[in-house]
Order: sequence, then C-alpha cells, then structure tokens
Amino acid sequence: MIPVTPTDLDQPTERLAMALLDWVVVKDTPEGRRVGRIVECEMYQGPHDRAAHSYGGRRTERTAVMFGPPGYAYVYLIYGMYHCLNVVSGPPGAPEAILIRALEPLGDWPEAQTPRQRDRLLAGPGKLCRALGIDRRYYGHPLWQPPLWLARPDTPWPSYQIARGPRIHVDYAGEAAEWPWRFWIGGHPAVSVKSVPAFLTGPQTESTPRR
DNA sequence: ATATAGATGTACT
DNA sequence: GTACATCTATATT
Repeated sequence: MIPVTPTDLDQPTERLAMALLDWVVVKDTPEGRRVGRIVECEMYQGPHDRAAHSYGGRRTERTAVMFGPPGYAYVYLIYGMYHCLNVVSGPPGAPEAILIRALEPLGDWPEAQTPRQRDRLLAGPGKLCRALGIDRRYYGHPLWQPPLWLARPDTPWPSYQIARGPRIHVDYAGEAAEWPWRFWIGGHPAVSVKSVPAFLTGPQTESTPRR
C-alpha cells in the first residue's frame, strides 16, 4: 500500500476526481487497518458552483480549509448526524473539493456478515465516515499521513470504465445541479445511488459489473 | 419494489 | 426559523 504524495493530490480538480477512482482510503484504528477503494465521488468547484459550500467565495470557519492548498481533508456535519469526507483540491485561493461518496470494502470488515452487507457498508458519504470513524477531528488532516490517508492499490484494478453524471441532492443549485460532476465506476455494486451515466469513458463497452 | 417521515446539529437569511 | 453535498425504519405498491 503506497501512500500518495502531496504532489499526486495537486492536479486540476476534474482530473483528480477521476484519479481518485484508482485509489484507496486507508484508516488506521485501534481495531486495525480499514481499507476501501474509492468507487464514487463528486467535485465541488466554488465560487461559481452554486452547489458548493464555497459558492460565491464564501469563506467561513467551516469552509476555510477549502481555500487552502490541496490534499487536506474537509470534513463537515450534515443533517445533524452524519459526517462527509472531502479531498480539498485546486491551488490556494481556489475553494474546490471532492466529496468521497462510496468505497468498496477491501480486506477485513467484520461488521459486514454477508456479501450484500459488504457491498452496502460504505455506499454513501455518511455511511463511509461512520464506518471509518471519521468526524470533525479530521478537519484539515493531510491526506498523505496516518491515521487517515489515500494510497495506491497494491495491484492494479481490472480494467474499468468511469461513468459520470449529475450530482446527488443538489437540486437547489439551479443550472449547476445538472453539471456532470459525479464520477463512479460503471456498474460497481458499492456505488451509493444507481443512475444512468451521462458519459462513459474507459475500455469496457459491455455493461458488466466490475470490481 | 418504491415512498414516505423522522432523527439530529450547524450554518446561515 | 430554515435548509441542509444523509440514512434508516416503517409503510405501502
């Protein structure tokens, strides 16, 4: 498991969002190491993106980290009970971030008893944070360092296609609600919400599930 | 299978 | 007060 470097995380946001689908999230806990492959994410590109917390250049205590250098964690609380993990992207001053929406569990996940439970365990931004124990304590954490970091897989994934389409739950965002800024692995069973992609890129043409 | 309602805390008109 | 980058339990096709 090779940790990513700050340089790896310094890419244009759209490219980084697609690159994330090649990486894993690692969290070291007292109970052991937990690993999940990123299979779904969404980019938020303030200040012109009405769906972004940083829309209009709004800089608050909550959004401050988005205005800093890339590769740090933006963690926020949603609906009073769930946390969401984002990777800050773009150069300082560009308040952009990528929301990690779903992971495929790799290795040991004792709380998942059946294959079905395993597929759904990390399917959703709130669920994966709960399962990984991610909360506001990780706000601003550099994502190339333990105990929470991004890494390259030990062995390359089988060939996969990247699907993209509109983001989830941003209908209030006007025109921005339709921008295809959600990315996922086509046909992957751990993706949070099934939807028809607006675009597909990658070697596969048949719609066969891939892990 | 899909459709609700309800939980909860922080950020913001 | 209202909205929210959500999820689960329960009810209803």
